[in-house]
Amino acid sequence: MTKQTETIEAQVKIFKALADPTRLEIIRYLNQLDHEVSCGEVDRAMHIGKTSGSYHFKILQAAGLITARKEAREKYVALDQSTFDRYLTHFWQN
Amino acid sequence: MTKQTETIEAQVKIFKALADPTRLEIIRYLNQLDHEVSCGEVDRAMHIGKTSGSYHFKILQAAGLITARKEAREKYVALDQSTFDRYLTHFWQN
DNA sequence: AATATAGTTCAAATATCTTTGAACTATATA
DNA sequence: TATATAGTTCAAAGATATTTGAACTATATT
Repeated sequence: MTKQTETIEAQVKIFKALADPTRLEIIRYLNQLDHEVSCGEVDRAMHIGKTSGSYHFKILQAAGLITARKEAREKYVALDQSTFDRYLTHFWQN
Repeated sequence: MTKQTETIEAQVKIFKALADPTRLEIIRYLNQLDHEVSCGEVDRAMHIGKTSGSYHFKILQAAGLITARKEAREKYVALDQSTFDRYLTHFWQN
């Protein structure tokens, strides 16, 4: 696979992950908090069920937009700013 | 509708428009040319049919990512850099 | 040990997106 | 005028994405 094709596939994954109102709201929420929070806390703040939350977190994580850390029962998520920088701020450099 | 909701809807539209490999390739193509071209020329360069091209141009235009100008039989498209600046480069300011 | 909590997985239902050919409008050319 | 070209619209088919409840795993608490 060529380098340009790899880049396009990665970009598509990022943009698909951002192309949903629930996920954009999660991202805004994580950004304004600026520290990691549990999935449950996000679910409650977004007024979504845990099943739906789990689905969205998986997509955000696969795109590299959030980091996740599991501690005992809970999973803590936070923004991965470097991905935003690379794919949004520096869009034309890819 | 609140301002934040408006912003999110606009962002969703932009990101959906970018969340497709054909449309990303169109955008790269328009960017490297850096001048307007006819839809037909883009269709041929992307190896897509005119029906499919028309569909993608409509989505890109509705998102504000391209400008379009009709001259006689032909429609000329070009990137609208200001939208990329506003929604990608300055993502966190929205 | 029994129960509660945090999160995941699965499958079914629904909604949304993309491709395609055929028919169409409008303009250009022989 | 007849024909060709550029692009749009429509509808049908197929592909993807999202929501939901039920069942599940793993950890915490009584």
